[in-house]
Amino acid sequence: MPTVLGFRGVVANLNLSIGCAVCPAREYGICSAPQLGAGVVAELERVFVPQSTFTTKARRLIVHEQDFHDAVPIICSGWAATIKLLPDGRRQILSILLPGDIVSTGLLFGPRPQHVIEAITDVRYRTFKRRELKSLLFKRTDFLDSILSNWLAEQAHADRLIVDLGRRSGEERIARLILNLAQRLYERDMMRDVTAMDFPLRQHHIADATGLTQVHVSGVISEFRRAGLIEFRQRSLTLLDLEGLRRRANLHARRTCANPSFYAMPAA
Amino acid sequence: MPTVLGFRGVVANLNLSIGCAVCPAREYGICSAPQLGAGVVAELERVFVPQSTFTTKARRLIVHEQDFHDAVPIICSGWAATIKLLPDGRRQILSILLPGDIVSTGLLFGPRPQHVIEAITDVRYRTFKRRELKSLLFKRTDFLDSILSNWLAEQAHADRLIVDLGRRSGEERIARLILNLAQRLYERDMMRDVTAMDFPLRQHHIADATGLTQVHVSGVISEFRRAGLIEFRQRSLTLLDLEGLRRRANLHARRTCANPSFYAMPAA
DNA sequence: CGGCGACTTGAAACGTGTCAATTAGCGTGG
DNA sequence: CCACGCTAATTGACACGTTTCAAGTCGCCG
Repeated sequence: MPTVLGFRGVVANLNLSIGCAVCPAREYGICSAPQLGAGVVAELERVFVPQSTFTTKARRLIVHEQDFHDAVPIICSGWAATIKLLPDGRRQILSILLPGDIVSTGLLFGPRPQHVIEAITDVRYRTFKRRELKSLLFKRTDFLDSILSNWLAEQAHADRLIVDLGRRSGEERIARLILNLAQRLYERDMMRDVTAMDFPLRQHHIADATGLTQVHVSGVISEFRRAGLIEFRQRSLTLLDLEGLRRRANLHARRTCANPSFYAMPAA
Repeated sequence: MPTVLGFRGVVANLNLSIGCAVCPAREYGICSAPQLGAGVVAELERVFVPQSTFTTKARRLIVHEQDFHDAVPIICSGWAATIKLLPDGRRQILSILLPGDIVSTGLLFGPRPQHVIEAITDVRYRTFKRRELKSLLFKRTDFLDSILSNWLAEQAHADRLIVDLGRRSGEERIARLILNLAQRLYERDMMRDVTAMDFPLRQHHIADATGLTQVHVSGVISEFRRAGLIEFRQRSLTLLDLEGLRRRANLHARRTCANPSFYAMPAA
C-alpha cells in the first residue's frame, strides 16, 4: 500500500468532500467492504453529517468526556487513543484507534462517552448521525452484524487488556502491545513491508497503554533493542526477531493463586 | 430482605419449576421489573429453556471456554465470577456476577464465550434460548433498551477495571472492589443492614480480581482491619468507616506521565 | 542559537511477589 | 463428639519489578 494512503500528513490534503467512496479507510474496520453489501456505502453516505469531516492536530482531543454527542465519529486517517483521565493526572489508554475504527461502539447507543479521545498523529475523521446510523442497523442486517462483531471484538480487546494489566509483567505487556498493533496494521495493509511499519506512538503513549511509567518503558525497549528483537526510531518500528518477541510476550510467568486446587479444577 | 431470599443454601430448595415470577433475582439486573413492561416476564418465561434451571456447587464451572452455547445463562441466586485463565495457571477475574446478572451479554450475539464462569458460592441459574431471546429484543423495545443499558454498564465496568489495574495501587484496588460490591448489593437490597453484608469472596478471589497475590491481599486487608475501616470474618463484611475506606480508594496517587503538557491539554 | 519535548541512564525507595512456616477454620467420617 | 484432612488466612524474611527523582543527551523547530 503506497504511503500516500498511509496515516500521516498527505491524506489530510485530499478533498474532504469526496466521502467514503474514496476514503483511505474504506476497507478497514467498520467501513470494510467485504462484510457489507455494496448498497450500504451509499446509505452510510446518507447518514453522514454534512460538513463533518474534520482534521485534528496531534495531541488535541477529538471527543470530550462531558460533552453530549449526537454524532458518532469514525477515524479516516491517523492514529488516536481512547483515554481515561484520573483527577490527579494519571492516565490510562483503553485502546489505540486506527483508520476505519469506530470511536467507541458505545456512542451508537448513548450520547455519553465515558472517556476522552485524543489524536496521536494528525487525524482526519467523519461523524455520523447517531439516530440514523442506529436505525440503519435495523434496516440492514448485514450492517448490524458488522457492528455487532465489531462490538464483540471491542469487548474481547478490553478483556485481553484486563488480563494483561492484572497478570502480566511490563515486558510482556509491551511486547504484546507491539505485536497487537503490528497485527492490526497488517490486517489493514498498512505495514511498510512484512516487518516494518510507521509507528507514531511516543514512549509515554506506550506507558499509558501498558500501565507503566515512561522511564520504565524506555528501559524495556532499550533491552528489546539490545536483544535484537526490534528496531525503533524516528516514529517507525521494525520487527527483527518475531519469534523472540513472541516469546517475550508470554514469558516471565508469575503464579499467583495460592490455592492449588485451582490448577486442576473439576468440571461442573 | 429476609435471608431466605439471600444467596446461600436455602434458595436451592425452592421448587425449581416456579420460574421467574417468584425468582429471588426477579427485581435485579436484567430481570428488573421497573424497567420492563409487565408482559415481558411472561414472554421471558416463553424463551426459557425447559428444565434448565441448574444448581452448581461452589468452585465448579458454569460456562466452559471452548464450549458452544446456544443458551444464555442468568444468575438467579449466589455469586459467580467471570474468569480468564492463562496457560501457566495465572487467573484474572473480569467481573463478579450477582443474582440477576446476565452471564456476559456477549453470549446473546455469539456462541463463543471467551472466558470461564465459575461459581463462588452455590449458584442457581436458568438458561434462555439465544435465538429467541435475541428475537425478543426486536419485538420489545423496552427489553432491548434494558439489554443495551446493561451492555453499556458492562463496558463501563470493564473500562473502570482497566484503569484500576493499570494505574491504581493494590490498596486502592481492594478498597474499590469492596465499595463497588457494597454498592451493587445495596442496589439489590442485599445488604444485611446499612453497613453489613454477606461477602463470600475468599482472599484468592479478591487477589484474582485485583491482579494481586493472595498473600498481599491478606496484608492489605489486615491493615484495613487494624485501621478500623472494615470488619471481615466468616464470609461477612461490615463497613466500619465508609469515609476512611473511600479515602483509601483513591489515595496514593502515582503520577506516571512524564510529559507535563499532558496535564494541561488544550482542547481540540 | 536557544528552548523544549523526547528519550536515556543511574541510584535509591517502595510496592508487590515469592517462599516458607504456622495457625485458624471447616466438613467429613469414625 | 472428636479427630482428621484439607482449605483459608496470617506472618516474616527476602527478592525482584517498577517507580521516583535527577541529571544529561539528542533532535527538532522557531
